[in-house]
Formats: sequence, structure tokens, C-alpha cells
Amino acid sequence: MMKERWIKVLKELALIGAMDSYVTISSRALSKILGCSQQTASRYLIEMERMGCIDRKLGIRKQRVRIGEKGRELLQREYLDYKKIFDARRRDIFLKGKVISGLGEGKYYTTIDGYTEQFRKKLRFTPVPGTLNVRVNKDYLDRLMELKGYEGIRIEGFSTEDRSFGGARCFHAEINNLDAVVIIPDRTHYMDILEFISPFRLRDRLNLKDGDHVDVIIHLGDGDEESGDS
Amino acid sequence: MMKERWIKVLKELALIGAMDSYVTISSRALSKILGCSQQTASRYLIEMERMGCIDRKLGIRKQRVRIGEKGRELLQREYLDYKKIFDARRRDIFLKGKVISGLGEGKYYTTIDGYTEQFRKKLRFTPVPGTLNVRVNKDYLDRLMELKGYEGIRIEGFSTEDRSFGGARCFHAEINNLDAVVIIPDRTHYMDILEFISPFRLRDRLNLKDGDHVDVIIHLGDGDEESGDS
DNA sequence: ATTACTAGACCTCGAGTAA
DNA sequence: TTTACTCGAGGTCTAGTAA
Repeated sequence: MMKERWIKVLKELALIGAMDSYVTISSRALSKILGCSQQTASRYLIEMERMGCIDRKLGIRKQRVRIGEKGRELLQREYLDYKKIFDARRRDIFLKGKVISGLGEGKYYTTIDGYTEQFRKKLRFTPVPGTLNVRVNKDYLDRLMELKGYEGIRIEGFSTEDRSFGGARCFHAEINNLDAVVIIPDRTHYMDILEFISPFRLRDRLNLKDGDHVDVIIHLGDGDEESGDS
Repeated sequence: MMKERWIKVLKELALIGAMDSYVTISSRALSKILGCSQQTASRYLIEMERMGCIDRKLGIRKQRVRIGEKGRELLQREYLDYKKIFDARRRDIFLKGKVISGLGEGKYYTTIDGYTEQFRKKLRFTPVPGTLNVRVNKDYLDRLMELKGYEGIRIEGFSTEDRSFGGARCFHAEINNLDAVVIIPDRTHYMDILEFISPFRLRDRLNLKDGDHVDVIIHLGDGDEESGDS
């Protein structure tokens, strides 16, 4: 059960700063913003709190409100939709990060035939074993969210007798101006880490060591350039 | 009278391409997207057409729908709200362009004392004479528009007996990872050209010649700039 | 001043159905 | 197949009011 109206309420709350921290807002003040009665505003807040969209701290004379986990997700999804509409021809995402040691799961992808065969076919290169891992600066994390909206180049999961291997999405990218491919496993825990694969040893080519800051460009490439240029 | 629900309908229509041109969509298909009944979808379309949010072309078996002037405005307003929420702390603009020969007016700025004094004070360097000019790729022109919203570092205009010299705005920037400053005269004709000043000869340092492609990052804020809206 | 409950007015929805 | 009307059920709103 998901009320369409809540999106608007969440949006208005976000606009007065409830995204970052608790803001003091009375139900009457909110009703003025929303153009409804105090009672309705109050009801919205109660319902939204119950659904986990917002957190509230009720005082005797004032309440403080903050957008919760679920509310943030809803707003983000909405934002992405609008981005798709208005920013449709966006071609790439730029961000900064720093090199870290490999923690990601991406190393599997570079050594298992079931994956490397797909790389050869879909990316037209055989990656060297291992991935270059970049932790995205937190100022740029929001930019990463945009990636969710794009399919990229699909790498299919598969199964052997022993276990199953998950799928992933790939995006052509540049790291410090050198072409590479970023690979995002479908099921990953590290939402701030990008893993790069390449036909070269990126660390050597770029002369990188842990902690080095790098500039990354991720090509979203919705154009038809990737798929079939026969 | 303005229905909140219509925003969602408009958004879904926009996502299937109704922003650019007429799309064929039956009321049943729309109802599936919206998660409501065919009757309700039909009613939405009728109401929204009446309010000027959409244009319709009714055929005998199919209708074609396009987002109208008013609908476009509503979506745009919505998008801007979300931009405020999520893009508020945007720190820089990334774009690509190519080096061109100096056509801009920026060369004045690097040779006239009235300007260079301000550069020394506000940018803390004395630029070498001349500017590096970059024509922005047209895919990134929309990104440039965002610059309008930022004051940057103000360079004041001034007058001598002979003539008057206009003001400009400066932004710290990077061109192919080398720090530089982009200078935008208040009155400029070339809306797709960026002019860079630097304490070094950028062409030499970066080994650039006309036609070379460069990556540019423009830093919007020097930290604690207030974000007062229009 | 607050928040939020209750009750009834009002509106919105979708099944049925016509064209 | 379409679009879109009517109308009754049920959901949502606000006035009144308590705490």
C-alpha cells in the first residue's frame, strides 16, 4: 500500500531540508505548504511514519521530522525518472575516487571462463586477471545512483555443478583518461566501490598505488554504438 | 484545480516518449502502467486534455497522446524541485571539448593591468598573456547553461579615459587534469567557447594543438557559497 | 499554541455497459 | 477490440473537538 500523495509530502519535506536532518515543522505549517487542512497533514505524517518513510520526534509543542530510509528511496526513484525524461541524452557520468586494494567480488569475473567468454564477445577484449578498485568520494555518491537506471552491457549469470555465478552490468569508462570497463555485479555489497577491468594492468599503465586519486568517466552509452557495429 | 495524480500520469507518459511526439497508447495500456482501471485512465486523459496538459488525437481504434505546453511546465517544475533536493551540493561540471585558435575576447584580460591586479588578488596568480580556447562539444552545451546560475569569482569591470572594460566571472577548473581558471566575460558572444587562463602556458604544458580533444572540469563553488535561490 | 481522534461530507474509483 | 458514460461502494477529506 503506497500512497501517491506521499511523494509530494516527501518532496516538500526534502525541500525544507528534512533530507539531511530533523526539521521542526508543525502540522499546520505543513498543511499550508501542501494546501490541505491541518488534520490531513497530521494524518499524512502519522501514516508515513508508520510506513517508515519518515522519522519523527514528538515534543510537547513541536515535532521534528526527518526523511527515513524508505522515503529517501522513493524520492530517489522519482528523481531518476525525471532525469531520464530531461537528461535523456546524457552520455556519461563523471566522478572522483581513490584507488583501494581489492575487496570487491569482481576478481571472480576475470578468471572464470563463463565470464571471460562473454567479455570477449561483448567487450571485445580479454581482461587481465584482477580488478582495479576505486572507492568513490562521497561527494559523488549521488552520481553513482544514476547508474541504477541504466542496463549497460549485460553479462549473464550461469551455473556449474558446484555453484551458481551471478550476472553483472558493464559500462565503458575512462580512468585518468585511459579506456577501461567498469563492472557492477548484480548482487554487490559495496555501493561506493567501482571495479574496473581492462586488457591491461591498469595499475601499471597508470602508475597507480593505493590511495591515489583518480578521475573516472563512465559512459552510459545508450546509443547504438556498442551493440552491433557490423 | 490541479490534480496531484496528473503529475504521475504525465511522468509516465513522458517516460514512454510523449514529450517529443505523439505516442500511441490505449487507455487500457495506460491503466496497466498506472496500476488503475481502464476507466480511470480514460478519465485522467479526458481531464488532462481539458486542462491543456496533453494533446490527443483520437482515432477509431487508437488514440495518440502528446504532452502539451502546460504538462511540460508541470514536469519541468517537478524536475527542478528534485534537482534542488539531490543536486544541491553539486560541486563541479564535467564536459568535453576541443582546442581552437583564440577567437575570444579573453585575451584582453591577460594583458591589462586593471584585470591582472584582480587576478593576483582573487586568484593568487598572474596569468601568462593569452587564453586557451576550448569549443565545447554540443552534447555538453546544456551543462554549460548551469554555469549561469553561479556567480563564481567576480572580476569587476572598470573604465579608463579611453574606454570601459567589462566585468567577468571566473571559475577554478581543470583541463586534462591540470589546474586552470575559466573566465567568462559578462558580455560574450561565444556561448560554446570556454577561455582558460593560467600561470603557465597551457598549450605547452599539456602539449595541445588545435583540434585536440580535452576533458574539462569546472568547479562551481569554493566551499561555503550560500545557495540562495532566485 | 500544539497533535490527532471522530464523524459525516465529499470525492474518486471501477464494474457494468453502450457506442 | 477501442473510448467513455453512469452510479454505487468505499476511500479521503475537513470541521469540530479533546488533550
